[in-house]
Amino acid sequence: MEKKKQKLADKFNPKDFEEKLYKEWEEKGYFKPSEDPKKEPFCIMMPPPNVTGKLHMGHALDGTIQDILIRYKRMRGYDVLWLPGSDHAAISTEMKVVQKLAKEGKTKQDLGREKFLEETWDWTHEYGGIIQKQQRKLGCSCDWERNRFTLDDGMSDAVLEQFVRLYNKGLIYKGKRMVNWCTSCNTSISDAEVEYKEEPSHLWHIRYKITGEERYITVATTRPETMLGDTAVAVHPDDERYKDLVGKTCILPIMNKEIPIIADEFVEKEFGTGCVKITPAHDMNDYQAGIRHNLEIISVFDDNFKMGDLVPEYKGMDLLEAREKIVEKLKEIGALVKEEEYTHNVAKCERCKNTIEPKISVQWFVKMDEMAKRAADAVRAGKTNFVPKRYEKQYFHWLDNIQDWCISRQLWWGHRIPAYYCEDCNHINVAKVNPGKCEKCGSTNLKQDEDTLDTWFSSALWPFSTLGWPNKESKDYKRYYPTNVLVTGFDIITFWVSRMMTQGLEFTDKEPFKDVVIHGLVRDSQGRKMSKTLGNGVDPIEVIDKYGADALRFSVISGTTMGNDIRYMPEKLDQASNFANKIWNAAKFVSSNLAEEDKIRAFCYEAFEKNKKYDPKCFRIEDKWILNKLDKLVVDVTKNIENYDLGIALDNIYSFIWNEFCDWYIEIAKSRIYSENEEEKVQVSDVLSHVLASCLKLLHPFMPFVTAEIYPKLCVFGTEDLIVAKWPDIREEFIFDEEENFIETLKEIIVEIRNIRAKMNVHPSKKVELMFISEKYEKQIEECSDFIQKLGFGNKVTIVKNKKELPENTISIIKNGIELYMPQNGLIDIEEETKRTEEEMKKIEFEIERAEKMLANPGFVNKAPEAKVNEEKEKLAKYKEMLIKVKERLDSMK
RNA sequence: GGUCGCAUAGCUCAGCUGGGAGAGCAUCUGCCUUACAAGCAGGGGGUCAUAGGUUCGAGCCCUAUUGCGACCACCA
Repeated sequence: MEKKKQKLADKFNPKDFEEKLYKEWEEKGYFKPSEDPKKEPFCIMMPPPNVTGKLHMGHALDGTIQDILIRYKRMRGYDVLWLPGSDHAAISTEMKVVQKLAKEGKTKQDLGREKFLEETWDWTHEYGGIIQKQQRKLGCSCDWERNRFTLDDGMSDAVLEQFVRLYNKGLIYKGKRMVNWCTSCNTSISDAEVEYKEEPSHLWHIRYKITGEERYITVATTRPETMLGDTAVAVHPDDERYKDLVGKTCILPIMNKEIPIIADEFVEKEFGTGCVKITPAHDMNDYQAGIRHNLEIISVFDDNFKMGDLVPEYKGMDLLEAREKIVEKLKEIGALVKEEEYTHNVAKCERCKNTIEPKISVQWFVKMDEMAKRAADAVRAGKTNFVPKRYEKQYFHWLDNIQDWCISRQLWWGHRIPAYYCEDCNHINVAKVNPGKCEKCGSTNLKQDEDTLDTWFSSALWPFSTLGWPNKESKDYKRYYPTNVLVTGFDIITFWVSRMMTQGLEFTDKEPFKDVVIHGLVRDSQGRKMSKTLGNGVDPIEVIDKYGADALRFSVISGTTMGNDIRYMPEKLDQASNFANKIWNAAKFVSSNLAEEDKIRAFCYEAFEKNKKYDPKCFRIEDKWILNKLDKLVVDVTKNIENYDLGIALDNIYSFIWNEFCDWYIEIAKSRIYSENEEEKVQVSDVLSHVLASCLKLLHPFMPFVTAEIYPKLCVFGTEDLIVAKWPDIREEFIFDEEENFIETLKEIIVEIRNIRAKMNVHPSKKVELMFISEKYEKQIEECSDFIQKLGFGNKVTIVKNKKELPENTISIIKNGIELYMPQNGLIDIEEETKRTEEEMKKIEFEIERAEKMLANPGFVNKAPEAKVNEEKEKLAKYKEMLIKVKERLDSMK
């Protein structure tokens, strides 16, 4: 009862309570799973952001969605675990540290591996963890005590286990391949890490002289600088133009070297001249053609992607410079036939945006075909579902066309590859720890592979390595794996979702999650992608500081659909804080008017449990109306959250609170609240607090702070904190009675009264008598007369038995079963009233016509569902009845 | 080149398995009515991109077209 004395602050200000509440929740241990065996577990793994990352709007959206699901499930009585963490982000972190060293005039080689790693750890300690503080501000209710880092001991152990097992199974191999090489990060990267960008360039046509003849063959290329490494010219085998040349040789200009002319299917006859120069060292297709035709592979560049020493003149030049010089030279010697404008796609590094070059090198690969098939099949079989479903296609497309995965990186920051080379017999020993001696020859002269593993190789294990895997007896692993939901953006389906699926199935034989919920991108208010270069990014923390976390959360959920991009609209923040303010004020009203004893009426709801109907002994008509509406709301919100239709769920709550509860019920309740009758006060304050408290429960997952701040001030059944309060009961069936229709009709009438008064500009202080005729609802009108009088600007509510008793010159409002008459005096004149009534009649006639037309259509009557037909019949009857009354009325006026 | 998405009020977007077009903002009118002017009450505003089709009935399903966007592929 002590809680009742707490009062809400006069003004709503999120700063007053957001931080305080978060601290309180954390201290009380609400973020930790209950581990209660009687409860069903529910688990989400938070996609780990980069350790040194900062919160952006995408994270805010991602975190909000997850927190909504988590808080909802917690209130529904699940044993929930939301496990947070961060990713070591090999390339980008290493890049940053290298840049920092560069400023000090040092390179990572200067430091050496060990020292460099120390530096990087320092860096992550210094800049890491910021994002987690920010996630707290957002209100994320994850279990920080289980926080994991992809490079921590447990996760490293899992990665080693993974590598060794895959290797022993023959699924990891080392091979010489052409890989994507980032010339700036100086490492290989996987196919998924390459992005293509259109860039304007030229298509140069260069002629090569046919050996021993005065003829030429002209090739088209975008990369003349690589011609020094050409080892053939290729044409399509069916190309009539060049058939006679196949098998001959031509002279490579500048190099003055004889190279063969070959025929290969991969050449497109229509493109360029139909002839391609083949440079196996610098192009994926050429490389494959080179292998097919057994061509020499000649690299034009040195290890640093400067020109090599094929032609001393160009040695050391970078690519673009060499390109210019070589084009000049070709012009000079008359080999350049044409230079045309051309835009083409250039491969860029997904991380650093610099140019990717194909490079032949020895790397580690994971054989993907079988694992990929299994992962795709799991989704095809519905074991894991994408929400929205259309994203499955992206997933399938990737997995069905998958290439082997290049997992080795020429970086230091990451999990070092557990392969130990025998210096004596060259045998590769793969083991979690250095075996000490070669398993083949026994030599102790072992050297570990210098490379590290792709970051995604470790994050692929995230759903289970975080729970203690490979120890399958780990308590968390046994209880929370497989997880329930994965929430992430569509941009990461190939990188991460597909890899978690493959690795999850491979190592645990289970799909790592049941549902994959995909959200879109948060764009700026003009619909552009938020980017650093544009400087149009919105800092969620600034938004939180200004509007509060609840408002931010509202703004990314309200009016959005899962999977679609979201435009950041500052107006929505205003809407959100207005909404929070509205609830705040409603709560202020309710809590300040609560009756002294609030528990006495609990039996009323208990009775409901038994009879599935609100007992008229406990509740009045309007109470039953709002309670039934609330029950309907609970069902809708629950269903929509379960379906991940969060935007709709939030909209349901918003409009109930604002348009039903505040606009109508509170106004209706006022006459009882202010009455002297203690019993009535108790009755109404009980319903007010019950409805509001239930709304707060429903809204809490979306706007946790303002709801939790208000909740304890309402003093409803029990005093538990809202974050762990029980979700409202979900009613299975609804029995609608006449009384709810009555309130709805009453609402229509009151709106009509306001409408008339607004049109005629009648001041609210002018009150008139409200005279009702209603056989159907006489009793109810009497019962509700207090609030009817108040909302209808009446000075008196009377029931009239017979029309003859009505005074002359009245205004009438005739709705479903209720007729209202008001003295016309001062409100409206006779002409206006006639016009209005005629309009009303037209509307009704239109409705009747419509219903009659439908019911006269045999197709509709025979084929439409019975309920639909009955609905129309009822409408028709209703309007016909209304028409009679309105007609009578009109006649009497003439 | 392939796949997918979007097109609904002035703006930003909802619209659940097909059954009388919605919200917020903006706009207009009137109100400081004892929870709330961050508010209350009322109003105006839409051939649901275009053209066909399926259906008793289409914003929703099918086909084609146009415009925008994304992803994948990479033909030098």
